[in-house]
Amino acid sequence: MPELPEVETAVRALRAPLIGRTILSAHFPEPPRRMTNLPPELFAERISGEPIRALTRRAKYLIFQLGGQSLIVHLKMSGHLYVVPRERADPMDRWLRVRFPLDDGTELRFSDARRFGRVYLAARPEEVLPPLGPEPLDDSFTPDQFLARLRKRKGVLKALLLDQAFIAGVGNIYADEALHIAALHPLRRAESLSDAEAERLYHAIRQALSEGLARMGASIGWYRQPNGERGEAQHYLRAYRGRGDRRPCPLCGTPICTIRVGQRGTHFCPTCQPPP
DNA sequence: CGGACAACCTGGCGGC
DNA sequence: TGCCGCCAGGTTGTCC
Repeated sequence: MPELPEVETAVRALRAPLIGRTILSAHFPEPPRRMTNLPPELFAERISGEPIRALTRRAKYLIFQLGGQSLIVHLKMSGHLYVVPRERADPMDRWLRVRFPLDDGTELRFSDARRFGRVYLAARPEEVLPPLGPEPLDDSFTPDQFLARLRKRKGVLKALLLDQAFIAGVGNIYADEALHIAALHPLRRAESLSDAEAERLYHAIRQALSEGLARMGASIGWYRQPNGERGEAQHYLRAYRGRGDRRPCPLCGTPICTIRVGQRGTHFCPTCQPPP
C-alpha cells in the first residue's frame, strides 16, 4: 500500500535512471480501462518525444515534469514503476499495464496487478490532482498550521488522518502508526483534543512518516522498491498489523486490537491508546 | 462537513 | 490437497 514513504522512495530511486531521458512512446499491452485520462492512441501521441525534466511527489502521486506537460501516476494498491533494458527478453511481467520506451535503450514500466493504478497526462498537474492538504514532511508544515487546520475539523482521528485534503500522503499503515506514537485512540474525535494532544499528533505523524521513509517504505502486500527489493519498515510497525501478524504492542505487550473505522482496518493498543 | 457505503479489482489467504 | 469465498485498500462518487 504505497503511502508517502513508499512513493517518495520510488521517486528518489527513479530519478537517476530517468532524468534527462526522452520518452519515445507509450504502449499498452491490453486496452486500458479506467487507467488513463486519454485514449491510448492519443496518450502515446502526446507523450512521444517528451523529455523527462524532473520527477517529484505530491501526496501519493508521482509527477513527471515533461516538456510542456506532466505525467501523473498514482500507484494505488499494487502499482509498481521500474526501469529495465528494453531489448532483453526478460520474463514477461504478468501485470504489465504500460511500457514507456526511452532513448537510451531502457524502458519505464508500469505494472499493476489490481488495476487500481492511474496514469494521467495533463498540461498542468492541478488539472488532475484532487484537493490536497499540506505535505507533512515539508518545513512549511508547522505545529501552528496543523493546530489551526485541526480546529476546523470534527470527526474521528483515524478518518481525519486518511483525508488527503486534510494532510497529504498518510494512508492506513502510517495513520495507525501515528496514532500509536501519539498515544491517541483512533476513535478519539478531533474536536476533543487538547492543544498538547494535537501537538503530540503533529510530531507523531512526522515521526511515523520519517521512519518509514528512512527504512525505504513498508513492504506489506505488493509494495517493492523500483529495484524489486523490499522496504524494511514493516519490521518496525508499532500498531499496524497485516494478515496473520499477531505481534503485541511493542511498548507494553498487550495484544493489538483490530476494529473497523470508516471501512478501514484499524489497529491500536488498548493500553497505550485509551478509548475515548 | 461528516459519515456510511458501494464501486473499482484481483491475488492470496482462511476456512472447510 | 483442493476449492470457495472473502478480505485488503486509495480514491471517487452517491446519498443522507
